[in-house]
Amino acid sequence: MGDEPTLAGQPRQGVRADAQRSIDALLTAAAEVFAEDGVDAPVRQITAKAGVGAGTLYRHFPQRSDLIAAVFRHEVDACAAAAPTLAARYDPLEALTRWLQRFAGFIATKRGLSAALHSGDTTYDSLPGYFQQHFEPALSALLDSAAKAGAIRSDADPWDLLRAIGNLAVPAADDDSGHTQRMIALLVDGLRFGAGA
Amino acid sequence: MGDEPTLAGQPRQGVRADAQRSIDALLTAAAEVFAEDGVDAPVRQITAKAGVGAGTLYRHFPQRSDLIAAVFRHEVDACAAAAPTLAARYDPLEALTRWLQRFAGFIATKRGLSAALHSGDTTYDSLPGYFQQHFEPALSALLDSAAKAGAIRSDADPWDLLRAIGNLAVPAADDDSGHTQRMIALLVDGLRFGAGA
DNA sequence: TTGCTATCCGGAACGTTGTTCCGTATCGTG
DNA sequence: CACGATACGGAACAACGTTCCGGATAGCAA
Repeated sequence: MGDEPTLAGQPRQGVRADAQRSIDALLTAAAEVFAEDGVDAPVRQITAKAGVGAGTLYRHFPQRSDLIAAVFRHEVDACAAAAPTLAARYDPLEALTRWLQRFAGFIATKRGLSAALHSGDTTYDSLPGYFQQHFEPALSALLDSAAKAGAIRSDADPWDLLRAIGNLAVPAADDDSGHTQRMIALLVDGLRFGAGA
Repeated sequence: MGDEPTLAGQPRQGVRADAQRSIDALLTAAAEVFAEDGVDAPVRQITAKAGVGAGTLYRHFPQRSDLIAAVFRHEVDACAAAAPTLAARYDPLEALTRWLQRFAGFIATKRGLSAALHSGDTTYDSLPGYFQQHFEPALSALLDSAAKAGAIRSDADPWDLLRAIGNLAVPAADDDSGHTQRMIALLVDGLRFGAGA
């Protein structure tokens, strides 16, 4: 209470340099730990990897859910930002494929988050909207480019694709071994199939 | 290890009377606590309500998941067994409606179980099969009776209905207040609508 | 009924977790 | 360079799941 919410990403005015270092280290470490052991991983594991004390974590993220939400937004930003970068470097179809794989990698690090989202914690309320708001335009642009280039059909719905891959990438047991990537390739092939029509 | 799995329900040969009492008390208490606070509720809360020590719980249910699975099977049995009872007491349509409400009540007590099922704990592996194996025939019989009586259409798929109600009854926030019941009534009305055809 | 033994019970004790607290170290500024 | 505000680290606390064991009890045999 009284503590203004700590925003992830770009440094804020008035934040001391060492504080910003701690925040960055925590976000990086938390992202790695969440990817490895899910969002229920012990806090001490995060603080150890970040090389900070427990007090430092709770100073910047008063509740555990604040850290999770911050990491989530951080990664959503990074993933969405990859879309224009890929579009500039590769041809439209290649950029689309690579970004979908990138997106699948993002989803794969979200073990346990689905449950957290339905836990009723109001800190998470804004996350689904944030998710759609950033990813749908990113994918939409990639799809448009590929369609304009004649590489894929033009009636693909971005949000449909995001949900489909979201469901593909998250559920499986630990023996994935390329399954998700193959399924994405198949989806893209499906998009290419209708290119002529 | 070496401890044979403790079966819920009917007493086994060779179990001492006091042990059976403890098992019953634990299953009853756990069912209430799970319904109230979800499957993640503290173990001490269960032992306290059962009037039993912690050691007693772990003697009969070596892992937490064993207790959850036992309660689950226990309640599946009870819910499935209600079908023929209702069928004998009420007319086919009334029996069907009442059982679906009963089933929704069962689902409503399963907060957190969905997440547990996807946790990879092998103790839970048999539960989905157990679920379908007991509920599908129970509902199927009720549907057939109602269809034969001309009260509802005859092409309803039991498993479809179970899944639909399963999804209806579980997700909402805490402000349900009869929503599930209204939706079930609506579903039954839908079944009645096609009765003539 | 009485006594014996395998079994079971209760709750204290252990290790791990999330979270709080505070003495100390550091940053930014005059 | 010195000072106040801020942030740091890790010890300390509470709550959790789980283990352990001395004492109690049920079931059986005589």
